[in-house]
Amino acid sequence: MAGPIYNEKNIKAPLYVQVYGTITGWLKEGKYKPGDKLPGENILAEQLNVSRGTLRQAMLLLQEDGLIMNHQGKGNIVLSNKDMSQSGMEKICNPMVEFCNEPIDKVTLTIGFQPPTPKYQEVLKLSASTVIAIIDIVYYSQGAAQGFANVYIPYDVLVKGNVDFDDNDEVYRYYCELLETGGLYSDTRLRVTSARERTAQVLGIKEDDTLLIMEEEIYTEFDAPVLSQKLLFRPSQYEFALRRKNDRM
Amino acid sequence: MAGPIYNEKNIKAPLYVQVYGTITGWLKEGKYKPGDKLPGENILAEQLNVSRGTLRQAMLLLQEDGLIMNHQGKGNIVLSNKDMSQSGMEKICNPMVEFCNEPIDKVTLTIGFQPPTPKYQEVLKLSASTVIAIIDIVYYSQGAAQGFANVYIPYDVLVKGNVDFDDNDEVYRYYCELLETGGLYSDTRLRVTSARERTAQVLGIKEDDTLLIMEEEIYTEFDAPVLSQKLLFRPSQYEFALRRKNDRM
DNA sequence: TCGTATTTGTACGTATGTATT
DNA sequence: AAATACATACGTACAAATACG
Repeated sequence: MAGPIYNEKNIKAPLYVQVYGTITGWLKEGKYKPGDKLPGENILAEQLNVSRGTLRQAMLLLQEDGLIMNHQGKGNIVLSNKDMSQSGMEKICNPMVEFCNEPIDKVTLTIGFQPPTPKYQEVLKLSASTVIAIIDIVYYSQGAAQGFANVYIPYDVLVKGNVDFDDNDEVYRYYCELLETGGLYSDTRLRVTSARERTAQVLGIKEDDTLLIMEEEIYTEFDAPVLSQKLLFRPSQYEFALRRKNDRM
Repeated sequence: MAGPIYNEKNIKAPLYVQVYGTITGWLKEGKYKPGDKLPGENILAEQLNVSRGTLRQAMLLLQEDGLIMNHQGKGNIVLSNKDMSQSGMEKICNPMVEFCNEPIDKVTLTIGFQPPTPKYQEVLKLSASTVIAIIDIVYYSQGAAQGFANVYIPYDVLVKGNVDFDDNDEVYRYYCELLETGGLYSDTRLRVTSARERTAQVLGIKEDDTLLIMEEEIYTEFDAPVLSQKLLFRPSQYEFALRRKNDRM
């Protein structure tokens, strides 16, 4: 290998991650093309000066990325040299921005603080004495509102981010940062609904026009609630991509 | 451990899968409750008479299931004793059946064979000389049509299943079996559309009423196309659940 | 605050089993 | 039948993060 690879924090990454990086590099360069068989694990391990166990850890990562496929007795087959890190709905992202047919060029925020309603006491596991921030976000493209978000974040979470509540840009940045944090998972529901008065007004559509609504709660890996949100989409502007998967036999 | 665990094919499962089974058993019994710390890996490995490496392979499976959470220096913490194998949209399933608010109690099929249109030659990677089966499925609940599916399956795939094309029940069973096969993945799009004449008629709704449409192609892990389908849902009857996830830091 | 013990993470080596060619 | 290649399993050692006195 060329030398130790350092991650974004300038800390040396584990050896097997470095190996993973080397091999993904090969695939991107086209050293091995889709359908090709990689050299055997013993050979690869020797070439890269690592033990076979370490190499296999790297292979695991490649498999998770869908870049290679392996079968006992056959070998490790290259599936794709594309960058498979496409973001579909199965990953947490901001669907308002990610799946809009038109690029979102403006967002507006209004922030308020309230004690949680009983419903949010329940879903955010809070007591009535705490406070939650209610952030309304409108997403515009070329002057037209494309979607509307209703975000509920517990006060503690907002404090942890060290956010200046008066700076809307900063709050929005923190919200986006939250969605990109590693180790989160969500429970999400998606359905069709019709616009009520206020929403219709904000989005500039007729009352009772159909809308797509996504409701979700986002948690950390420790099951601690991070936020709860309702997203309303103008259906004509949105198409949701998704990769579904059946893993084990 | 109680003894070797055999899988559904009566073949002895690998040791680390057996260990995984033992520990999930403990969690279900409540031997360790959410928030508890599991004994250290060295201790567990000794108790279960396996090497620490093997135990760690089992721990990996537990982590993937979201049952435990581990942190260097802390230990392995139990997150949940629930059965986390809930099926959301992130897994391949039959959304028509899975996400309908009313139980589906009847399906009707019509099957036809055609050479593929240029579009399906492209997505199913077929030549014009082959044949695809076009299966239309209508899903009913209490006499009312709730959804409509348009499934395209290459002839070879259908032949591999050894299916009698004249037996609609058998074809439907094979279709469901396909969706449950391990190792598959899909590229799926979900959006809102409006009913055209024929669909409106089948579903008993007005023309131009809004519908949810899901279009997807399903592939094997080898990137071989298995089927392509369009699913049309009566939006009032459907709510889609989904678990989104951000894995690595 | 500091050092020490505990606990998981990484890495190596070796041996054997099992599926494919 | 033999060779090849991945899968499983064991053992050892040290590194790094955390917890605790």
